[in-house]
Amino acid sequence: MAEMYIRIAEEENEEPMEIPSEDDGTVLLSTVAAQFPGACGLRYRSPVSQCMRGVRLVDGILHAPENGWGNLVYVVNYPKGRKMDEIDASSATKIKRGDQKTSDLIVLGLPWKTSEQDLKDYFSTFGEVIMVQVKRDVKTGNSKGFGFVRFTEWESQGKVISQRHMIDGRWCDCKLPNSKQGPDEPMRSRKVFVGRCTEDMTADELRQFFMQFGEVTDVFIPKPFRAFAFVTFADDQVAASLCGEDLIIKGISVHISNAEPKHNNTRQMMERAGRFGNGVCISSVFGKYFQRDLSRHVCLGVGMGEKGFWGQKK
DNA sequence: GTTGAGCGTT
Repeated sequence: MAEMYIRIAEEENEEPMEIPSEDDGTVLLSTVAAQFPGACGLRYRSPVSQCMRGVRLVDGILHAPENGWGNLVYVVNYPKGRKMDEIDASSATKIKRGDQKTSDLIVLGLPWKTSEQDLKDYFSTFGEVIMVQVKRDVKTGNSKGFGFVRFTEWESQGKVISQRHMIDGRWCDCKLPNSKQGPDEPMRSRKVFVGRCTEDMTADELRQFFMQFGEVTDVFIPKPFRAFAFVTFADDQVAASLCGEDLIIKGISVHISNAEPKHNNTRQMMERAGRFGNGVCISSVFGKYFQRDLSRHVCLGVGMGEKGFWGQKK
């Protein structure tokens, strides 16, 4: 499909603007947002049902309806809270969503040979699966014998948790992961921490993805790769609303939390105090993040880097 | 090239 233009307007009866599609017929949310800042999606009125329909949005890419974009006028969606100012309304939807929202489930006891496709095939018998992962040794690629799965339907999740599973000849258990227990403390920052990133996620892709929630002002990915990123929004309420969520980017479940985590970890507290378990002291004049980086360096130097996770060991 | 309770590279 060649590049074409689709018609987009702020409101249904307003003068539309023509926006270019990509070569494959999709439209980037960023292209829309370039003309309609803060846009998070598109909708249109179905000529058949006369109802408003949402345009499918996956990882920042808008996909044409079944019969193509056609000559319809698409209407811009903005993040909730921008139009709906009442706190009651937003907190009501939050509670409603939070109640039956599915979580990643940990799958324990997997056979070493079980692949992600195997997991998907097995769990699809319980309902639509939106994410599967087998945790592997980074170096060897061998399975660690556990993984994660997420369903779209709450009912599927309930059924799966309530029973044992025979997968490739072994009994496996599915549970809510420990990392999921206990709610995150509230936050007043415009910046969120995005954990469990993979190395192939680019800053551009993260921006594309997160702009569906609100205007993104910055994306920071530490180099070398550290499996996390920081995303800053224009609006701190958007950041706060995402805190504690597990979002799926390119099939991977990433975890959103406070950009500046609470001091509840002994290691972190000692680092902050400038003292290490092995007695090495450093000055506390460094900034928090730099200090954390420095601590990694020091730790590697005194023999705590045996696993070589950070690629320093030769 | 091994293994079998656990918890996802701040």
